Amino acid sequence: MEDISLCLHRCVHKENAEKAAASLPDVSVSNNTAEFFKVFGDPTRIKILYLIKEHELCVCDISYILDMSQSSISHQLSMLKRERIVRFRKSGKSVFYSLDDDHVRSILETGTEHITEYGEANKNG
Amino acid sequence: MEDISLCLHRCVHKENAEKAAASLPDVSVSNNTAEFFKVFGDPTRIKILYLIKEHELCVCDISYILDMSQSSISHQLSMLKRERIVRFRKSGKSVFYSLDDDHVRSILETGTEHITEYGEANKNG
DNA sequence: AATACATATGAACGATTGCTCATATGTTCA
DNA sequence: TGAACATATGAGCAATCGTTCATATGTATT
Repeated sequence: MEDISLCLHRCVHKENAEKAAASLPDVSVSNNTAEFFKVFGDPTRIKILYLIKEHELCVCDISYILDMSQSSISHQLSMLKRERIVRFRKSGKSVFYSLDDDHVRSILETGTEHITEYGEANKNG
Repeated sequence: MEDISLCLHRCVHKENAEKAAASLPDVSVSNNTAEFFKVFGDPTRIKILYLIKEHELCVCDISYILDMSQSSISHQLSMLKRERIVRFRKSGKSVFYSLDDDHVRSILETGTEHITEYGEANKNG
């Protein structure tokens, strides 16, 4: 009734809420973390990551294996590069891409574990 | 010149490409993994995850702390639920949300590590 | 230098996303 | 049962995304 924080005086569980609010990182951290994970959120990019998980591949290799245009793959790789998810090595006309570090490998594997563990049968049911 | 697999006969590095292609999981795994990670790719959802990382919170708590509409938070939570990233417990009128399992906690923490390790100063430069 | 090749990048367009608004569902209390 | 509350959900709209197309950059090879 009195102001916009109506909810504050009602259902909010003060102690938990205050503890949680205090532990919430700076907005820029949340934004950067979300931007980082966003890159994992596309099938094409995930396939690229699976492909280069063990051995480096050049743009053309990836483009061929996934049967997608060179331009599309290159755009996606630049996104992966921007978030430091992949590293690259130039050699002649080719550019070879590989996973950047163990954070990335760990995230990819844990994510895969998570989805294979539950299975997907009962997701839309 | 001869067919669409032009590139095959040129730059593709056969051995690496074949190994990588063979290790590529089924398309449905890639799709599900991407869908799973997509959920981490939004600032609002990341904030929600940080908030409930240690202690459960109800929808109203989250809505209040993040200063966002109840509807918006509820929509986001349903997405987090659909991918089994959060679990919930009903108690009276309230619904309390918490992280689903250690996969989720691990991914969240590893991601945060990754972005804080590199810093973000030189990302757009 | 000229050509061919491998990769990168800007613009544009259809598809998807995240929010708001309106409303439905489900719970508590009188 | 009816009113108040907490949450869920469908529709719609602006913003963002992923691709294609055209073209630029950079590296051998002749």
